[in-house]
Amino acid sequence: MPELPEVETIARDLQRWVAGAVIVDARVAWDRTIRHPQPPERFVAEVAGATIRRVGRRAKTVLIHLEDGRVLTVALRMTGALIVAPPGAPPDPYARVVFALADGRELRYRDVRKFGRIGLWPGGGLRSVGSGRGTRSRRVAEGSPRYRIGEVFAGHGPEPLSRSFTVQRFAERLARRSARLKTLLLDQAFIAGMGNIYADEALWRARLHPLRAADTLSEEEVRRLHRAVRRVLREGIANRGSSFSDYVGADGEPGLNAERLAVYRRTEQPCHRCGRAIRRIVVGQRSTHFCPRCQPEPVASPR
DNA sequence: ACGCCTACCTGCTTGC
DNA sequence: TGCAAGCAGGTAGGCG
Repeated sequence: MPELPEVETIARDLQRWVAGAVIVDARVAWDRTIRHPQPPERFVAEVAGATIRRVGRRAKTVLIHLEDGRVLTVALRMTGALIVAPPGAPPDPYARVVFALADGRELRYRDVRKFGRIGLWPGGGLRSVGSGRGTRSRRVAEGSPRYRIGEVFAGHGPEPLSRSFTVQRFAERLARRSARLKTLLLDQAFIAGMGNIYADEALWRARLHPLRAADTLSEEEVRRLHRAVRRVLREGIANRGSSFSDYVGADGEPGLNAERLAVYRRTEQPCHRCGRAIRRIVVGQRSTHFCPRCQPEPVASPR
């Protein structure tokens, strides 16, 4: 899906354009998009009349905080997008959920592949990341009869752009794991928000092979990876995200970061650092791109 | 813990 | 041209 930079871009756009807006009605075109509450008619009844207070992000999920404390969560998965459409805009055949706003605009949840999910939660115990700084959600006891918002993110790893994500903390987490770096960077319980694009980019920047075992990194290598992760994510945000086919910001426009990528989807093209042809392998069923010269093969073969 | 598989969906690209 | 296979930014659940 949209990874951290794309979700952050959408969240910032929405904060500017729909904070303060009133949702007067909603229409659900694909029932399974609504995760909670089911059935979708109940979701529509509960969201109608709500005012949007603020829009933020946690991991790869957009958080739409409502005035009464409840939170709409939008997990975009592979092809989800949130787009603000002006009054009278032509209908979108891929809009799975449409929120009608009081001023005539629509907030549309578009999702070609239908993997994304929208939830509505009682709230409490979760602070979203806001504009890039950020804090982790705190774990909240499960309240009956419904889950509380904090539960949704209880299993997530640290936000890589937060203050609390220090080299020391990263080093400790890496040292405890023997998995391959590529797999770990994609593991949301290990670190939140990385996806296939930025994982490959960060490993290239850090000059680390995707198959390196996490617990074999030197201090210097951990430092490089820490910096690389933060840098590729920050650059992604600055360029409004990487677009290939489906991703767009809330303005409906693609991001500019795809042009800047060093390895992702650049198989057989020259490495920007050394000129060697970029290679593509499959790791954990995911396409993985790297430079065979800049990112040397691990000495001991991983299991 | 770790790696691998399948499932969820649709559309686009590639190869015969 | 037509058709089938392969590929895609993500994640959950199951198995060994």
